Amino acid sequence: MARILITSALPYINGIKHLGNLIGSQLPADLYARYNRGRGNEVMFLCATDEHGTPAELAAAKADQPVAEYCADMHKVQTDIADRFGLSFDHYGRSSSMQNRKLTQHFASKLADAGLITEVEDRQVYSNTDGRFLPDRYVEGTCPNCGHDGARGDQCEECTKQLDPTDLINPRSAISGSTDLEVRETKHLFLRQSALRDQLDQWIDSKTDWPILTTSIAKKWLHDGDGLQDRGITRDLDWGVPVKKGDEDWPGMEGKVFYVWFDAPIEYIAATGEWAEANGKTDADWQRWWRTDMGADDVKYVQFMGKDNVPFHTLSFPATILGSGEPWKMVDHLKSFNYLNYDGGQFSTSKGRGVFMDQALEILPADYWRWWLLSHAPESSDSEFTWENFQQSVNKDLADVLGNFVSRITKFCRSKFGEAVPEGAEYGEQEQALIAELTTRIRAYEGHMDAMEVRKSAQELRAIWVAGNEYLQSAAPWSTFKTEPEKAATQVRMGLNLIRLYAVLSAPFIPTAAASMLSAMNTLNTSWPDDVAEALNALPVGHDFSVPDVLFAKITDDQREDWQSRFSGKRD
RNA sequence: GGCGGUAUAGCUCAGUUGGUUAGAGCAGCGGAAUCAUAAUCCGCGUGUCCGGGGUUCAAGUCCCUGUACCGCCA
Repeated sequence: MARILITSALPYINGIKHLGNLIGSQLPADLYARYNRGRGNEVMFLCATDEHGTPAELAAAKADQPVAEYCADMHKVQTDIADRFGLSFDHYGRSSSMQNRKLTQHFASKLADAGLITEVEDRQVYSNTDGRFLPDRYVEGTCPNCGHDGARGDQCEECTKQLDPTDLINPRSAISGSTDLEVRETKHLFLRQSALRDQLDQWIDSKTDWPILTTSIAKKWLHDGDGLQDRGITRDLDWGVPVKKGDEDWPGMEGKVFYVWFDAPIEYIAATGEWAEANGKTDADWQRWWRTDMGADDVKYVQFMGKDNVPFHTLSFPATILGSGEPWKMVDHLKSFNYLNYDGGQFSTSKGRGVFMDQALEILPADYWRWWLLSHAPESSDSEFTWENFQQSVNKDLADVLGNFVSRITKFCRSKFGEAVPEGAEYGEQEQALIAELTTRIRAYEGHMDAMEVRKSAQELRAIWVAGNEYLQSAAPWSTFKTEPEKAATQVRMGLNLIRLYAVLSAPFIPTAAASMLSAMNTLNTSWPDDVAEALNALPVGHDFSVPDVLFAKITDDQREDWQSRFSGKRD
C-alpha cells in the first residue's frame, strides 16, 4: 500500500474563491486524493487558509472587525464551502495556527544557524497617520512616467512601468489617503537563496517528469538576469508570525513579522500537526509523513497549484527546507495549472467577475461543477468557461450518457423482473467482450489518473460510461425478453453490476452521484475493479436494489440564459 | 522592454523520440432502435495543422523569422 501526501495551494483568507481558483489547485488535488483512497492507498490530504499579510488586515478593517476575528470567521466560511464542494481534506488548517508559528520560527532559527540569513538595512515609506509602514503597492500617487494619477508604488498599471514608491509624485497612503508620509530606515531579514542556487538547480534538473509549465518557470527564476535573488522574509506589520529565532527573541527584529510567503508553505507541515492534535494523535503520527528520518521515506508527496504559485514552491520553500539541514520530506511531483478564463475575459476576485464558489452551489449541485471543471482543466494552456459549453457538456455527459444509463436499466428491470437482480445464465460471449473492453479502458484510466492527466482521465471515464450504453444497445434486453427472458435477465444483471462499477470508478469526479448510485444498488462494496470480471459479479442474483431519482436533471435553455445574464457583471 | 505559454475541423481539445490517407468529444446531416431524463446506438469530416523561410528521403512535430492572443516580471 503506497502512502501519498497531497497538498493544495493555500487559498488566501480575504474572501470566497472563484471557480478559476478551485480548478487550479483544490479540485484536482481532491480528485487525486479520492482516487488514491479508492485504490486502497494511505492518503494524507491537506489544505489551509493563508491568513497573514496586509490584504487580510485591510479586508478586516473594511469589515470593521479585528483581523484575528475576521480570519476566524472567513476560515469557517471557506471550510463550509469546501465541504459542500466535496473537497475531502483530512485537515483544513490555518496558517495562523500556533503550530505554524512555532515551526516557522524554528525554520528561521535553523536557517540563521546555517548562515543563510542576513540582515539588510532598507528604507521604506512610513505613514504617520496610519501609524505603520506601507508596503510598496499601498503607496499611491502620480506616475512620473505617464502622469497617471492612480499609480502604485510597485508599478504603474497605466503604462506598466515599474516604480519605486519614492518615484511617485504627490505620494499618499492607499489605506487612509493621508499624505503625511516619510521615508524611514528599517531592518529586514533576507533568505540567502542565491547560496542555494546550485543545489536547487540540480534538484529541479532531477525532476524530469514534471509539467513543462513547472520546470520552465523554476528555470527562469534560477537563471534569468543575475540568477536567483535573495529574498526579504520579514515585514513591518502586526499581523503575522512574530520574528523570533526559535523560542528566543531576535535582537533588532522587535515588532516585525515574517513575510506571508515565508510562513505559508510551512503551514503544509504545520497543518499535519494540527490534524494530529485535532484527532488525538501523537507527534509521531504526523512526523511519519514529513520526516524522512521518522518514516516518511516511502511517502510520495504531490503538490497542486496554479502557475502563479510555482516560483514559491519550486524555489523559496525548497530553499527553506534544504537550508534547514534537517531531513524534511520534499515534493516529489508538482502539478501546476494554467488559468481558467470566464466568458471572454479573466475571472477576477478584485473585480468580482465570474462565478464564485458559493454562487455556484446556489444554482447547481457540486458534481455538475466538479465534472465540467475537471474535464476542462487548464492543463496545457489557459482554457475558457462559457455557459453554452457548460450546459452542453453537463447535459450530454452526466444526464444523457451516465444518468440515463442508470435510469434505463433500473426501470427496465423493475418493470420486467422487479427490484432485485434477476436470475439468468452465466455471462456469454457478448459479456466477455464487454469485460475485455472495460479492462483495457480501466487500466488506461488508472494510468492517466496515476499520471495526474486530469482531462484524459475524464475522457476515458466517459468512454467507460459509453461502453455500457453500447452494450445495452446491442444486447437489447427489451428485445431478447420477448423470446428468451433468461437471456434478458443475464443482460440486466450485467447492467445493474455496471452501475456499481461506474459508481466506484466515477467517485473521484462526482462523489455525490456515486454515493446515490451505490445507495440505489443497496451495496457498501466500493472495492476497486482490479479484476473486472469479478467486479461485474459483485451484485449476486436475488440482490435487492431500488430505482434512484434522476441523477442529473438537465440544464434548460432558460436557466442557462438566466445565469448568463445574472453573472455577466460584478458580484454584489 | 525582457521572459514564458498558446495558435490544429463551426466549438472544446488530442497529436508520443519527425514517418503510411491529421484524430476524439460536442454541434450538424442521415439511419436503427423504442428499455430510458425526446435519452441511446450506428454512419458521414476537401481542415492553406497562424503567415513566411529553412533542415530532411520525410515536418502539425525540429531551426529561423513574422503576426495574434494570454500571462509573469520578486
